[in-house]
Amino acid sequence: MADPLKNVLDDLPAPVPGGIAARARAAAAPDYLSGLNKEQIDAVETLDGPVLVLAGAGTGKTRVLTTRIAHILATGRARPSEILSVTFTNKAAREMKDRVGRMVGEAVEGMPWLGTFHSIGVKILRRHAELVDLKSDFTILDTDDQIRLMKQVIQAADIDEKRWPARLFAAIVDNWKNRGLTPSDLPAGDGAFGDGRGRELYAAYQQRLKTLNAVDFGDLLLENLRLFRTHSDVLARYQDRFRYMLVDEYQDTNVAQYLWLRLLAQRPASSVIPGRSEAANPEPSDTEAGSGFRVRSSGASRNDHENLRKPANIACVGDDDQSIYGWRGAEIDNILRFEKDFPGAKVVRLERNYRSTGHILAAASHLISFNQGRLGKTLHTEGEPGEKVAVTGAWDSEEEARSIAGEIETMGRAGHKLSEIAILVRASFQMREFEDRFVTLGLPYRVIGGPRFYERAEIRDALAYFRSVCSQTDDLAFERIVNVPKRGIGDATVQILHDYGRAHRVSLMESARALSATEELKPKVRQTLRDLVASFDRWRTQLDQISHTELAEVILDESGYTGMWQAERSADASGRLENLKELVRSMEQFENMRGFLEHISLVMDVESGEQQDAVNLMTLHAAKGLEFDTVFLPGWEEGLFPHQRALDDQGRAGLEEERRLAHVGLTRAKKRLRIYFAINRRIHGLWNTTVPSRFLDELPEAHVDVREAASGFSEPRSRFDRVEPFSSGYGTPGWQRAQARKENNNERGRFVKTPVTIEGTVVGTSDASAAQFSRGERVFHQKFGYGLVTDVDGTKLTVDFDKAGQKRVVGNFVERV
DNA sequence: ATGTACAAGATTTTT
DNA sequence: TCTTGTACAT
Repeated sequence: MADPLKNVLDDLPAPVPGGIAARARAAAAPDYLSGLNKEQIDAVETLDGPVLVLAGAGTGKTRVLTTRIAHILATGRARPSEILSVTFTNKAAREMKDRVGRMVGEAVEGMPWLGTFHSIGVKILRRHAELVDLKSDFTILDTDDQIRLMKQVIQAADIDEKRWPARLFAAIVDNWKNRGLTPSDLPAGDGAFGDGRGRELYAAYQQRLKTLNAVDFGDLLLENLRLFRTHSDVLARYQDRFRYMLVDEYQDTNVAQYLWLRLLAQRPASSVIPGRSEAANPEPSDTEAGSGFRVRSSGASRNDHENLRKPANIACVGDDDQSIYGWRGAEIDNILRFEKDFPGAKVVRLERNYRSTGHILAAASHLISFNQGRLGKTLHTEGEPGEKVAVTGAWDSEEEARSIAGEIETMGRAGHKLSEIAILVRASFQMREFEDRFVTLGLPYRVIGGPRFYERAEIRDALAYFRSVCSQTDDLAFERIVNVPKRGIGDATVQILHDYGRAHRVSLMESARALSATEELKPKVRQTLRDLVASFDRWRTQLDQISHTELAEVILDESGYTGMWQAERSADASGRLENLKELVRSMEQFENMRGFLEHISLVMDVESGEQQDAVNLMTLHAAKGLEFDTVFLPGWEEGLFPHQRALDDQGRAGLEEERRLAHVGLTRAKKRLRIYFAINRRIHGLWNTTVPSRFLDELPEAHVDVREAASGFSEPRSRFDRVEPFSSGYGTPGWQRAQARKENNNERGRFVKTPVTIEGTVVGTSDASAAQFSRGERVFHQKFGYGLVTDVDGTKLTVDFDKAGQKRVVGNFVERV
């Protein structure tokens, strides 16, 4: 049997004359350690054995990690190809590569194992695909494909798709995979999904993937785990190869990633250093990880008598206070447990913050101290105290947006760079009001983390064409474009193709070819299919004849796809055509279409050209890892932040994650931090009175300035357009304060029964008779003022307001006058 | 096969 | 309120 590692080794760059170390040393800035503080140098220089770098926000985490790589190379401890360096996003990987490159020059080009968990997973899996029943040219399904495949499985299992939609099951399976669970790890018959058929469906889905020679994102790691567990020789080779392992954002690793790292961090017998008795063996006999899942130690465990293993040189960098991805499987326990997992691990804390001013840092530290499950760090700064954190209450979300946009406008006029200003929201629906406001004011802004280039429909369609050309067996791609543009091939025809394909065990493309030669289909459909298949055959032969960019244009043209968008007169059609051009342009840097497809199935973002000066608008999640001079944090209200759903579903753990999110938000600011909350917010179209977030009460009074929203200059919509000033201390818990305020207002007949959910209980006024109204009654609404009820529909009323005109409101929000 | 009418659901998101 | 997806008519 061929050596499975053979081709891996072939791909490695040839040894550099004069030695990598020498060259790296020469290329490295002689003072690459200068400018680092003592803690940072310590983290860089601890090269032997496991290290956990516990680094707070703004302490130079990434710098430490990259310098460490440079240091390893410069001291000649490992060749570039012997370093495994994992990050979570392609962006982070790219940045790391750039930074290392700057420090050690070209040597970084020889670092094939610097990348995301997924990109490295693919790389390994392709080499050994046949060992886990895959072909090395397996396709990687994205979420969309995954859901469509799941749909087929659910239909085949005859399960009510209404009760168990495919997208839900796809999400559940994804979650299982994040936790390293395979179908056989699940209890049979138990569990709610599909009336207790979760395991069966999961297995069927995996079976479909195998038939299609495809893997989903979760499989990239899961199949790696399987490979390593079942082929100890392969595992041993990689264990041996990776002399140094570095992991960024360790607090975000999920169970599968953790297990994968653990397997690699075990030392094979070959690396045993005789006589090193102090060496701790990081390999556990058996580790509990997540829901009853056990790591079976593979190959190496057979050498259990051999206790003298050199501990792995694994270095993880992370901040337990920045773990905000629990909801997608990140196990904060991984970082909390590090020292147990890797006995003898050295823990280095980076606590000097280089980013924020004193007040901001104090506010962030105080807030996060309310969390219980944390390793604890005390960040300090030697910089200026700066401005206090400003907390501002606005009457409603509109005023909040108006006020923030106004402040930004003023700052812009005062010469502040807009790109150094960011608005970080909890949920994306909050963005809309800001966008509206910016458009009105003509302030340039950019939304970060919107729908990504490769997720846009037109791009996915084009890619599906390319995929179908490159691989005749890519059924999901074929199905996507078989009727795009519309050719008169509907669901019914596709179903026939599917049936034929399943019966004869051929792909959809083959089914189409076969069926278009028979009498089975209507003449019209038959001809269409025949033409389509002929087109694909033609394009396929052109793969080797013309350049792939040229071919891409040919395909999009001849298929009628470009024509489809040209014919469409909608507003965004031209943008879509522009995107298609951009897609073709981005293909240039690849050698061929196959290489391009391989790349884009993993890399989901594309550089968005021009960097103009614009305000940044994004979610708190998207803001992680970024920093700005000025940060605005709107929407600090109970129910929105912390989000009600997080509290309901996760309880205290959910609250703590929300608090970490708040901490991430606060620590994005370098110089100015402004927090806002609105007293009234429209949720799902209805106005709700809200309560200031409990997180506001967790900010230290000494570092906070409470303000009133500058009311702005807009036309007053009602005489209640102004905020009640409230500057009473933050000593009383927020909800009590709000409650007191509400009651005060009630005395003056201005606020009405407003149920507000706090920690699961409904806090509202006790007047139970409030609900019933009838036509013709005069009512008062806190936002719209006085009006006349013109219609009653259950709890919803139609009211003709004196000033605001006709609105539909919920009865709870108006009061009889 | 495709257009329209209505109901449901509406954190966070990478690969 | 507004978007998205499905049921039904054309």
